[in-house]
Amino acid sequence: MMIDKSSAKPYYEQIVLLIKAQVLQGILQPGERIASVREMARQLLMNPNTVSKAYKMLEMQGVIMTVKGRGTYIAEQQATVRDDVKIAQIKHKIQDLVLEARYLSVDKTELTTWITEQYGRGQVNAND
Amino acid sequence: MMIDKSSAKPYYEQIVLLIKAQVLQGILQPGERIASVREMARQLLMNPNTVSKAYKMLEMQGVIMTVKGRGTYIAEQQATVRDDVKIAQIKHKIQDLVLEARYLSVDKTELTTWITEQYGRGQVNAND
DNA sequence: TTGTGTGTACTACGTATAATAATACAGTGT
DNA sequence: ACACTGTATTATTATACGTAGTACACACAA
Repeated sequence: MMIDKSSAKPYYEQIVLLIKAQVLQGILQPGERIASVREMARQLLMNPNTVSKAYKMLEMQGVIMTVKGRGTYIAEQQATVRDDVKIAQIKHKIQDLVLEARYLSVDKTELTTWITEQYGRGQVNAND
Repeated sequence: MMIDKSSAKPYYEQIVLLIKAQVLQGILQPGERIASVREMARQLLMNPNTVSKAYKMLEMQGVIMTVKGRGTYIAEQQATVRDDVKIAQIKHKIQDLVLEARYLSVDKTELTTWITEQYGRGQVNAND
């Protein structure tokens, strides 16, 4: 877990993405306990409120579960229902991404390769 | 030219992306004059300062050229030199994009299809 | 020359977001 | 009782965004 202080992304958002990535890669397993708000804040050298905000968002997204007085745990990952609104948002991001790529002389093949690399990371169904 | 007031993207950034997209699609040709700062502000119902900020960034990126007292024009589009820093930024955006896509059950094939659609827009070399 | 339009620069103001700081409260388990 | 947990609240600081108003130097046509 490392936070990029120079990133334009806010700290809490970086935490959200890190946790989600680790869940997707199987590094964090459902039922597993993660660091408490205060402990995580100590590790990342930041304010507990910021970590709390990240956990709050992760719980809203169903990635984690919080139990009062006990701690925070990775939730059972449910099959996501396709959300048309979010799909539209992704398509919009792709629009900006391709625009930027083309201005950098990155062709479709190269971009697709990088996409494939990212899909390679993380086991969809671990069987070992 | 339409600005999305409800978008999380700042106005000036939306203008930058719109102009760049239109240049890439050939809608705006090199040498062609675009609306002045004040005229564009009137059309988009926003402050001239915001448009000026967008034009400033577009000029830094070599997309447009400004001539004092005369106006603003589309620059000759130069063959971009590959910028390793910007390439790394794109790869990082892809990382976030794929993460989000996988949480929405969007598989690699579907994502690649959308990418291809975006590359389809805009003529690389118009020959008519 | 006068007038209009151009890019540019500057200050000021209001608003929203992000992050920190310091408390406080209720629940859990030893 | 004690220490830890998540959660909520208020306050403060810093930054970004957008608007508003003003000003200056340049280009060009009447």
